[in-house]
Amino acid sequence: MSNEILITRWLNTFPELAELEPEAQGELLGATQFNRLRQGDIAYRQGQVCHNYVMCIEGQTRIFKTSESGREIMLYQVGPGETCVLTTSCLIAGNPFPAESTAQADVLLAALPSTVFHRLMVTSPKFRHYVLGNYGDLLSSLIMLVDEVAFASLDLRLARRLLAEAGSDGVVSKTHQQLALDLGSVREVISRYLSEWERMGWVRSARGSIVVLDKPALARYGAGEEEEPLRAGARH
Amino acid sequence: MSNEILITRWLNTFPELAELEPEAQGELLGATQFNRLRQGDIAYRQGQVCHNYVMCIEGQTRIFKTSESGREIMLYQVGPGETCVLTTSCLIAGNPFPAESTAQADVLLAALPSTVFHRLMVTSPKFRHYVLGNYGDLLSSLIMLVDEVAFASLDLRLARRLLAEAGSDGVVSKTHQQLALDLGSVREVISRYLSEWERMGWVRSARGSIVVLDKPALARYGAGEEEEPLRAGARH
DNA sequence: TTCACAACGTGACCTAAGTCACATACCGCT
DNA sequence: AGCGGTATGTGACTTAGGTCACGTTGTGAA
Repeated sequence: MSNEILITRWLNTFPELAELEPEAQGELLGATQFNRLRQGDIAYRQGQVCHNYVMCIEGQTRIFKTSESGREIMLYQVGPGETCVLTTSCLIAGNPFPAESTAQADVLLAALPSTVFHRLMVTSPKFRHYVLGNYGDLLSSLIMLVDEVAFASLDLRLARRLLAEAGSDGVVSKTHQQLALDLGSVREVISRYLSEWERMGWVRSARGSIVVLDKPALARYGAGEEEEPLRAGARH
Repeated sequence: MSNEILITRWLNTFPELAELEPEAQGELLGATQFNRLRQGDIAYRQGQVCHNYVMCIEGQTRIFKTSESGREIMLYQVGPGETCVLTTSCLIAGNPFPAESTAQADVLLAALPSTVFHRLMVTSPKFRHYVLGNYGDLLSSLIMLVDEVAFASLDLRLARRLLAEAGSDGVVSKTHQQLALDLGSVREVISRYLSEWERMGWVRSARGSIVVLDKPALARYGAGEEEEPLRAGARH
């Protein structure tokens, strides 16, 4: 793909960057490199040093932590028009990357080298404002995550996750195993809840994907245990 | 206390701010207000809007989330020489404060109004650098927290927390209830582990405080379950 | 001193969710 | 059609840790 087309797509995906001060914009355009990742590629390993400010134009990456026992928990995802904020934080503070990142689908990204990033942070108020704005959002979402993991039961979290991943057609293209890894749990437990909900008519699961049939019911359930599904050995 | 003395103490606690560009420093000094909180006072409520950049000169505040059932989990603490980074993030992004903050001890703080904060962020590279330097640490610590809550068992987390809170004399001035709230658990469970460890000679608990007697043992335990304590009904 | 109250100790019990060990079922190849 | 690999279904079991319901003890104010 020609460079002009890439630049156009990039700036369309990041309209804020098209609004920068002219000199800042020039510097940004001159220094940014485009890059591709294949599905499954590792974008960053735990402990790696970050050298670029990374903007995702297309595809999606998944940032997660792994436990010694091989379980994982997803911290957040980066989709088109989003930046990998954790990378930013590492750039600013000079820390190594404290998690791991992989491509969930083929990814097209724009990468701005560290030196230019730092110069723009100094010279361009708009660039700075954009970067810091993203930063706050990640903080909030991590705090929400802590809250969820500490206090919400797995079934509620699963219900919410299904709704978050479902397209307008209700399809969630993930295996039970992948959902388990996102939530920091194990496959069997996820399968249990899903088959329970399948019996209730809320979802239907196929091989490699789940279809959400009754979003409102699932949402009510995910919001606060309103309608008790009849468990295997439930009373009354 | 006279204003000069306050200013001196403040700048001693935040040496980086004493090194600002002269005009920036003047603006900072002119706009900063000092404030006190008593132990137990609420510094920020969930959802509140932040109007100040807050620097802690003395005392300590505790930032935490509360669940509907009244359990809590501590996100981080702010001590002398530290700033409340979450506040900063809210200032920059204009978000409401996504958690709650209380004073764990009487607090003396310096507060810089939002307008001046934003102006200094633009005009003073040194100030900006200082603010952003603090920024990265909070993200890393939140990610560590997610990791812990998702994967570490409560006994390990408690062991680590005791070591983190213990002074050089090994004293942790918290009640079982407070430790439970920090960790997102309940008092009975904390008491169980503590009395177990007291039987092992690792700690001694008094009313309102715990003394860590054997830091190395507790550290080994907290690091990874090396020496199994003999549980009530444990085999062999 | 006594009384209220906060902190702690403790046993009995319950439940979410992880572990183990399978049995299927489906999908793409040859 | 048959086969290996991946995805799913399911039961039996275990366990960390939360809940309940107490009893005990220290402590500071009246």
